Amino acid sequence: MTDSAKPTLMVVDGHSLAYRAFFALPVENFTTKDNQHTNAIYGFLSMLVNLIKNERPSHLAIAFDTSRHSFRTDQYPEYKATRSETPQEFRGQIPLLQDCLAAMSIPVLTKEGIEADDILATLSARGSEQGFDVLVVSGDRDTIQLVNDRVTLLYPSVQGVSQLKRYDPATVQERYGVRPEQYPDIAALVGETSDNLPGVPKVGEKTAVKWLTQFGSLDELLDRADEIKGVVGGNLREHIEDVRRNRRLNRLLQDVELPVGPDDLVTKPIDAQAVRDIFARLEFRTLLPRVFEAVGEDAPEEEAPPSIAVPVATELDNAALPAWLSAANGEVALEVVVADGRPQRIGLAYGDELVELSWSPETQATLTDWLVSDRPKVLHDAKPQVKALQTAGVRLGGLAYDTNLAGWLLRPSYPDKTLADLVDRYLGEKLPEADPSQLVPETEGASPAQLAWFTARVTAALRADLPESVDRVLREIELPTLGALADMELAGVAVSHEILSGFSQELGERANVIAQDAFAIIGREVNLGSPKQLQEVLFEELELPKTRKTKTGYSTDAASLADIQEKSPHPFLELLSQHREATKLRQIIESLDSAIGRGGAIRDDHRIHTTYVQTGSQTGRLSSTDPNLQNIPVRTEESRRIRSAFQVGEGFETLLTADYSQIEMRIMAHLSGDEGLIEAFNSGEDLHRFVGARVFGVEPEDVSAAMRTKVKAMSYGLVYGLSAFGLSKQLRIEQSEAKQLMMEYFARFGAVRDYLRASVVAAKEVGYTETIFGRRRPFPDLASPNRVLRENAERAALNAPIQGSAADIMKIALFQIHADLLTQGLASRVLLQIHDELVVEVAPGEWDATERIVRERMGGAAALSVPLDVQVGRGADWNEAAH
DNA sequence: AGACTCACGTA
DNA sequence: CGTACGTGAGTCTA
Repeated sequence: MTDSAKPTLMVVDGHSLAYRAFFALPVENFTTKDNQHTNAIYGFLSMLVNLIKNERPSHLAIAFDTSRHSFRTDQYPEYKATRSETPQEFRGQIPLLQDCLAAMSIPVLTKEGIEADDILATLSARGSEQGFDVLVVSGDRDTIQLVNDRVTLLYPSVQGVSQLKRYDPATVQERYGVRPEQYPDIAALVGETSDNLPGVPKVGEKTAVKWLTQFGSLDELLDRADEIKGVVGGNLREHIEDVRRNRRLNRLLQDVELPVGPDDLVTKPIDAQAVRDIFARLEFRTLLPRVFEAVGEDAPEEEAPPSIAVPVATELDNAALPAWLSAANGEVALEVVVADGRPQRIGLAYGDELVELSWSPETQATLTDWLVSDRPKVLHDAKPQVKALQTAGVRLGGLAYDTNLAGWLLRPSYPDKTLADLVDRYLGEKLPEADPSQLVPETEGASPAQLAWFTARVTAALRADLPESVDRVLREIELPTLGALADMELAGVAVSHEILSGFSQELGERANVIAQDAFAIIGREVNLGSPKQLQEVLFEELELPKTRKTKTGYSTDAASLADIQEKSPHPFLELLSQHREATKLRQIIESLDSAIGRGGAIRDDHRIHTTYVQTGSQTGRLSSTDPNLQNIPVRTEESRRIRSAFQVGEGFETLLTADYSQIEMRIMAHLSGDEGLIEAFNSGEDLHRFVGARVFGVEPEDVSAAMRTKVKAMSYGLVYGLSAFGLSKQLRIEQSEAKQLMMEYFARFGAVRDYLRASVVAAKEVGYTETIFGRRRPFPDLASPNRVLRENAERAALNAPIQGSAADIMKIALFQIHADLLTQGLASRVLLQIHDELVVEVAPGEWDATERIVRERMGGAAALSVPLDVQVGRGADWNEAAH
């Protein structure tokens, strides 16, 4: 070595660190369009980049295991035998990771029959002989033995892969109480479960350290093992051969023959083009500039620099606004700053021209024509902005793109929803954000016009990525639906506080009485709402039969309680169930009551304004929050009292409910082309009666209630990927009977089974499912070797096109009804969507027109090979209207 | 205070 | 060992 500065050699165990990254990073954030998982690659490279940046090694190499097999397994076949198989999703990432490293000109070292740690040990020994400072980076504890004055270990902490803890001799001494070279002695005594190396029973770190200190060395300890008293002494003598074996196996080889020495590992310039190519393939955007920064090179010219200069917005004078708008001849990105449900400021971006203005009666007057026109506008998360404009009396027209919706359609499972997330993912840039932790933020957030500018650029990136069919779903289903949802949220639904609060009180009193009775039976007071306390009562004190296991003990859910009651009846169980029912209802009522009149710009309107989350599901359904109006109880007589509190509002005549009957089964009939099922729907006969007649070989009028229940459960179960086991559980029948039922069912409706099978096979091939209208949902787990994961994905993949197509159909009907009501000048309005049901508030004298629109649009939303049947009801409240 | 678990309401 | 959701209470953890 001739360099005057002391060279640093860094050697990394690629396998163990990538494996930790694999489990640390959620796979759904790291899956490419073609379903390649990249979480291990990303996590490893991210950590490596930080290491290079912080440690500035002059020499660097990454070692990998070649296979499970090594000289250690030759000596001791059980070595690491208890480790579960490394998942295919992980193994598949290793070659790609090695490609990345090759592009970065970082040597990758492997040797058949040798583990990565032995390569590390050899290089660190040679390196320190040759005068290097050595950094060993590994997630394997055995590498502690390599630490000395010249060798430092960087070991991942429990907090995460990015946090590496430094071990020098002093740190090791402090943490383990021994010198680094003695660590394998401790490990040999204690054993290593993850390597399947049992140690001496009852001996942990404490005892091992005590012995080693006392005897000076492991050899000495083993020679004089008979001096140790008590049970542990006996254990030691009994397991002395295990200890010797452990020590043999955990010694790392420092003399592996390698084609390279430390000197050959000098860091070289990276191959910029190759890095760019492979990162593009893996869809890494933010990593690229970090790599170049870490190695001290400039990012390649062709690639966008890490942060493009964001244009600065000019404050536009109201007088200058018309000229600017007419000059902006194309898509304009728009950001409406909303405060208290009303527009406050507007930011506009047309190319790199950014302007802003405050919302005022004057600017509104100038802007309105443009806003309502169909001049194309691009927004991120348009719904709240559309609502604010609507509240100000402006109905936004020309909504051409919503990056929130597009991002969701492209990857429905992607958890990130904000513009900042999309900017990061699709532009590889960082959206300027104010630091919320500071009262006076040092960093300024993006201005409204800058947000619009980023939205426009994300739009371009998403357009390039969105498949044609998905883009059509965006334009022809989601964007039109958005406008309808905005109006529904603004309208809200009238709910009677009087009915709710009276009912709540009644239920509260009832729950108290039940609780007292229940306490009398068990002789003490417990919290009936605490599963933990209930477990004590049921399974320990009352010694009732155990139920299915949960993470924390045994289940006390309703089905389990029913099971117990059947096997071993106890009066406490009945009371508990009743208590649950009463308190659950009460809780729902209370949360509804507290939501009355608080939503929207107009307070105290005695209405509940839910928020529909358009990106709230992976299948295409909506979700409803704050409060959720899509799970209002309906099944029991009593619970329907809640629905009677949802009433027609002032100035309106009645409520109309319209629901699709058996829409998912109809979609199944259409997709499968099953002639029997199609006939069932065309016959006009009750579906389950028809199916029951076929399955049980009787006349439709002879189908008993029990038969109908069975085929009904079977039919619905099909849509969810139900098994014979699940069916038997649900119907409380023998599994053999369930199996028989399924056989009979498929003997009559075989095309259904063929379709379901084929659709999963097809999804496996392409990696995603598709609805009738082209909405996609990726399923990377269909390729998983993990059975649980794979089978879960199979059921979800089986369900997704059916549930998703139903959602598409309902959305189409919804926005058409919404549009028809408006264009026909009707005051009636849609209030709620509950997946297959709509609730409409009908204005005086508009019943006939409204019913006609609803029936036509719902019935005609899709042309299937079976009719779409729509049931319409009318009433002053939701419960009454349901009949 | 925030995260997690359990339980349970809907389609 | 049946899909898709959201909410609230209890409990554990930082």
